[in-house]
Amino acid sequence: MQRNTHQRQVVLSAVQRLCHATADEIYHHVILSHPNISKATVYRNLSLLSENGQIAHIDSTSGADYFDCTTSPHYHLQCTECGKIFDVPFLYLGELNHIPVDPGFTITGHTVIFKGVCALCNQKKGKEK
Amino acid sequence: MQRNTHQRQVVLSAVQRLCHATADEIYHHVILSHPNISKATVYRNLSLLSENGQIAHIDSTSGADYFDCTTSPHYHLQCTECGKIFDVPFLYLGELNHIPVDPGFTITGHTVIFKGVCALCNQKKGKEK
DNA sequence: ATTTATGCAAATCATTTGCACATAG
DNA sequence: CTATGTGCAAATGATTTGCATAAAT
Repeated sequence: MQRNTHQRQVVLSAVQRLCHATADEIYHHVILSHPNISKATVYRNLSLLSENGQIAHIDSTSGADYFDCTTSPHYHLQCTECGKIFDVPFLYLGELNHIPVDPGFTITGHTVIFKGVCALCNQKKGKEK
Repeated sequence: MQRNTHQRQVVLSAVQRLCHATADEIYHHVILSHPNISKATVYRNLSLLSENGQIAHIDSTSGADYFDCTTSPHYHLQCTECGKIFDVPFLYLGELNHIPVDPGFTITGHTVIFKGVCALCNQKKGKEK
């Protein structure tokens, strides 16, 4: 049976508070109120919570993975300058999982990540000139 | 000016021979004929060759990145059991780069990765029962 | 000759694991 | 009580980097 530890609750509420955050960002948020928590515990609880469906794991192709307070299916934009994640709430192409590939291959899901430059980083780049 | 070293040619032909391979797989293929090549050199040349457009870098969300002998835009299937990469040659959704997101955000590209189980791994799983 | 590239080992970064101790149920 | 979870430090795996030497132009 899974237990409801203090640490687990704290990690969950950090994810819910930060919305899109890396394990490291969550760790740094959590130690403000719980200075003795271990980073390994943060990682272990993020895994458990995402397996439970209480949070979602956001695949990343660059750097650290993110964790999402929203669990319904949606895609993300990631800024290539600062790494920050943004939601694309209105687009979900679930039908792509039924594209006709080699019949021996079973598609179980797909990942879509949009890359680009966020408003803040675009602004910063403008000033550099 | 970029030089045409022996090592660079050998890394390029390994990618072309293996079609979809990780840096490590390319390294192990290359040392068969060039036992003294360094893994750092393989990594450096893989970066250079993909920046030059001679090969393509395949983003991966799990484990090591792959390199592709095909440089035209297409998506991939990745087997979650063995990690192997397969092409989806007939589908490319370039128009997704123009979805209307926050006007401050500039989309520069997108990544699509299909996950599933390949024919060989499906077969192996069947036998386990 | 001079710049670019290489080989090696060490460094880095995200994440995972082993293990003795703590604690939720 | 006892199984599950925690903290710590060490291990892992992919990739990058510093630096002295080698090779391409």
